[in-house]
Amino acid sequence: MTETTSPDKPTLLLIDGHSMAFRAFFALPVEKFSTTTGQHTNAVYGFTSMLINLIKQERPTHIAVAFDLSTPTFRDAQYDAYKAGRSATPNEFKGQIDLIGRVLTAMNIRTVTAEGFEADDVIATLATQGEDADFDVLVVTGDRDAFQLVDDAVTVLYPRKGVTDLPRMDAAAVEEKYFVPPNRYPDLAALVGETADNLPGVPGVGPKTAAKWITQYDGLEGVLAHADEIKGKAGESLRERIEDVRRNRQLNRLITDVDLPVGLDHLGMSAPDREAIDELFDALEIRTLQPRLFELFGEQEEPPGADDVVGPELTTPSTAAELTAWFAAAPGPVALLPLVEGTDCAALVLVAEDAPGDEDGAPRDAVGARIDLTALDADAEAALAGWLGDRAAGKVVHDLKTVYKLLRGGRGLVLDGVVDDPSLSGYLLQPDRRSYELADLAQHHLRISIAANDAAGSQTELDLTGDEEQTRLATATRNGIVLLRLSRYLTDELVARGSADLMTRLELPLAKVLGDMELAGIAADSAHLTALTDDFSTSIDAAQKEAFAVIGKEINLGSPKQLQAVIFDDLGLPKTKKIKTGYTTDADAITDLIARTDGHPFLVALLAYRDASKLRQTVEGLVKSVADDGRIHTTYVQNIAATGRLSSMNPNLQNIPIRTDEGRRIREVFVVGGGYRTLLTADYSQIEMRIMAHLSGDEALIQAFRDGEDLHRFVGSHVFDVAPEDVSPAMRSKVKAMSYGLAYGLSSFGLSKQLAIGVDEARNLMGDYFSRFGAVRDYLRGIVETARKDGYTSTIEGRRRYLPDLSSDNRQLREMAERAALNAPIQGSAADIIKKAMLGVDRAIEAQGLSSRMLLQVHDELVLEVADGEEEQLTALVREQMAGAADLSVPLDVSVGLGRSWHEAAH
DNA sequence: TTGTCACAACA
DNA sequence: TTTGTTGTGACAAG
Repeated sequence: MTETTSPDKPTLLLIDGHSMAFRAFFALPVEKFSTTTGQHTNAVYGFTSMLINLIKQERPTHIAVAFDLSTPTFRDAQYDAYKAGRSATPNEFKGQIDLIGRVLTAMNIRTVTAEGFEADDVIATLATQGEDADFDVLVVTGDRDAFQLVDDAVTVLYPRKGVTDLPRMDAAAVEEKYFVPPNRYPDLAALVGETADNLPGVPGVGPKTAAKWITQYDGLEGVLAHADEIKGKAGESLRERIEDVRRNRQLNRLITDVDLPVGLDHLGMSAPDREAIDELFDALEIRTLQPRLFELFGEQEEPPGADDVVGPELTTPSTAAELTAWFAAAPGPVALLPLVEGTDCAALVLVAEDAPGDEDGAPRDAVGARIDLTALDADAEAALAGWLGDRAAGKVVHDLKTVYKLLRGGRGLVLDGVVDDPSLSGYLLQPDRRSYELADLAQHHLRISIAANDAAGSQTELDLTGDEEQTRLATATRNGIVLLRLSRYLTDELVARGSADLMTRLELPLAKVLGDMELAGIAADSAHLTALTDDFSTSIDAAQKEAFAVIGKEINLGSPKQLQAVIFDDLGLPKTKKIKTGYTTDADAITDLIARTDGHPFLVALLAYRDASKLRQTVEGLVKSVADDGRIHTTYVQNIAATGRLSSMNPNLQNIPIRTDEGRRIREVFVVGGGYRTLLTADYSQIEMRIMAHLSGDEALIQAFRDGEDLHRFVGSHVFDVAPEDVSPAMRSKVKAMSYGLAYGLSSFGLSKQLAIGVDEARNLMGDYFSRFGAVRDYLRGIVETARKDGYTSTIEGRRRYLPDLSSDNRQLREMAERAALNAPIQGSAADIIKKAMLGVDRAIEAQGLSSRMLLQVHDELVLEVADGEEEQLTALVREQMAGAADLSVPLDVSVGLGRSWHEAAH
C-alpha cells in the first residue's frame, strides 16, 4: 500500500507548473542565472532540472504540466479576497513561466490549462481520470490542497525545501503529519486556514486541535453540527468563525471533472525535440541540462540511421599504381581526415560513399583507404600530391584551413579541389552558432550522435597500442561517412537558399589564403619588444607609486573591488554608473570623475597605471607569441563573427593599439622579415559609410563620396547648414560620432551620452541629420522591417544573419536584435568586400609571378610583405584589387603606405 | 581547476 | 539606451 509505483502499471506524472517554478525561483540564486542579455533563468533551470530528475526516477509513461491562467477562477467569484494580499510577483520571475512553457513544448510535454479553474483543479481532474484508468498517479505541487487527492493510487510529491527534496506524501505520510487521513485534509485545512490563499482559519486552532475535533465528530460536518458542545476558548472562536470555515471548505475542494481539451491519450511520454532543445538552451545560455536530458532519452528512442553509422573497411594503397587506382575508383567526393602524430600529419584516412540514396539507412557502398605518409616512395608521393592538388578531384574536409596548413606546412603538399567544409557551410547557414564541431553539426542537422571526443578528425596520442590504433581508425572512417552525409545536407541547404556561391567562391578559397598568411606570420623585432616591456614597466611603477602616495596605502590597482572601496568609500567621491558588483571604475567613468574633482591625483595616476599595464600586457603577450622563426603567427577564425568578419587569435593581431602615441609604438615591433624589402599597408577609408551610402542610395551622401570630399566636413556642413570650410572641429566630431553610431542603431540617448550633450540637443542633431539625409533614415527603417518579415538580414553578397529575437516579447532582446539588424548588412558587406579583395590580391600576386605576400588582415586593412623591386607593381595591384572588389555607387577609396615597420607603413 | 565579471584594445 | 571581436587579472565556487 505504501510502496512506490508498481512496475506493471502505467504511471501518470502531473506537475503544478507555476507552483514548482516559483519554488525553483526561490531555491536558486537569481543573480547566478541570467543570460548576457539580462533574461533571468533560475526558475527555468531549477524547474527543468527537477523535471529531468523526476522523469529519471519515476519513469512515467504519461506526463502533463498544469498551469494557472491569469484570468479569474470560480473561487475569485465566490470570495473577493481569494489569494489577496500576496506580494507582487518578482520582476525577475516574470517571463520565466513563458520560457518554461517553451522548454516543455520542446520536450514534447503537454501543458494543460482550463479557463476559470486553477492548475490544482486540472490536476485533480487528470488524477481522477488516471486513477479510473488504473494508473499510478504522481502529483508534484507545492500546494497542500492536493493532499485531498492522495489514496492508494495517488501520491503527492510535496517539496520540503527547494525543488530537489520531494518527499512522497502517501496516505500514511499525510496522516502522520496532519493526524487525519488524506480525504479529511481539506476539513482540517478549513479549520486551520491557509495563509497563501488568504483563507483565515479559526484563531488558536492548529492541526492538532483540528484533527482531534475531526476525529471526534467524524468529519467537518460533525464538528460544525456540534460546535455548541465544544468547550473553551477554541470552541468560542469556532462558533464565531463558522461561516469562514464553511467558505474555506468550499474553496479548498478541488474540482475533479473539469472539461479539459486533452485526455490521458494525449499525455504519453515521447522523446524531446533535440533541435528545439538545443536552440532554446543555447539561447538561454543553459549548458549543463542538455546532456542530462539527452542521456535520459538516449536509451529510449533513436531516430533511424543514427548512432549506427559504421565506416568502411580500410585498404592501404601505398604504391603509385595502387593510389591512382583508388582515386580513380572512389565514388563522388572523398572525405579526407588527417591522422596527427604530435604536430605532424602522419597518415590520411580517405572515405568515399556511393550515391546519396535515401535516408532510410539502407546500406550504401563505401570505400576507405589509409595512406601512411611516412611510407611512400617518390612515385607514390607524387601520385598523392597530384591528387591532393587536383582541382577536379573533389574532397570534403572539416576545418579546411587547419588541414591545409597541416599538409602544406608539414609536408609541402598543397590541397585543392575542396568542395565543402561543414565548419564553413554550417557557418553560412547559421552564423550565430558557437560551435561547428563535427559532433555538434551532425547532432543538429542529421540527428546523428557521435561522442564529442571522437569528433576531431585527428588525435595526438603517440605510441598507440594495436587496439587503440584500431579504434582510432574506426572513428576516423565513421567520421568520414558522417562528414560526407553532413556535407550533402549542408550543400543542398546552401544551394536551396542561393548561398552556394558565397561558399565556393568566397569562404572556401579564402581558407587557403588565410592558411598561407598564418604560415607566413609577421616578423617581430625582439629587441624592441624587450625595450617596450621595460619602458611600460617603468611607467607602471611610477603610476602605482603615485597612486599609493595619494591614498596612503597599497592596494591592488587591478582589482575593481578594492578600487571601489578606495574611490567611493575612503575618498568619498561621487558614485558612478551602477554595475552588478557595485559602481563601475571603467575609463569613461574615471575620466568623468577626474573632470568633476578637478583632476583628483589618485584617479589620474590610476588611469596612467591602467594605460601602461594594458600596453605591457599586450607586449608581453606578443613576446610569448614569437615563434622559432622569429615571426608571430596569428590564427584567423573564419566562423566566429556572426556578421562575416574574421577574428584573430593567439595572439589577436586585430587589436594592436593605434589610437595613442604610446600604444602606437607597439606597431614598431612588427617589421619586414629577412628576404623582403618593406611592409605595405593598404586600407579602405570609411568603407562602412560608403556601404551605407550605396545601400541607402542617398544622393547627397553618394555625391559627397564621388566628389572625394572630407566626408564628415561635408555632412557637417549640411547638418549645421554652414559652408564646408566653416565646419568647426567640434561640429565635425559630432557628425562623425553620429554617422558611425547610426550604423550601430544609436539612440538619441546614447548619442547624448557619448558626446556629453543634452538629450534634446542630441535629438535635434539627429533630426537635422535625417532631414538632410532622408534616404539614410528610410533605409535604416526598412532594414529592420524587412528583417522582421524575413527573419534575417542580407549583405550585398547575400550573406545572411538570422535574428529571431526581432519578434521577441522581451523588449531588451528585441531592441538588441534591431541594432544588430541595422549593423549586420553594413559590417557584413564590408567583410565580404575585403574578403573578395584578399582573394583578388592573392590571385593577382600569383598571376603576376610576384614573391610578395599577404600577412595580416585587420577588418578594413591588409598588411603585405614586399619583395625587392616589387613595390610599385604590388602597390598598383593591391589598389586595383581592393578598389575593384565591389561595384558600388560610390568609389572605394584605398590608401597605401610603405615602411620598414607596421608603424612606419601606416599613413 | 573552472567559470564569470569587469575592463580594455581594435575595426 | 551603438555593432562586432580577443585577452587578462581578480574573484568565487567546485
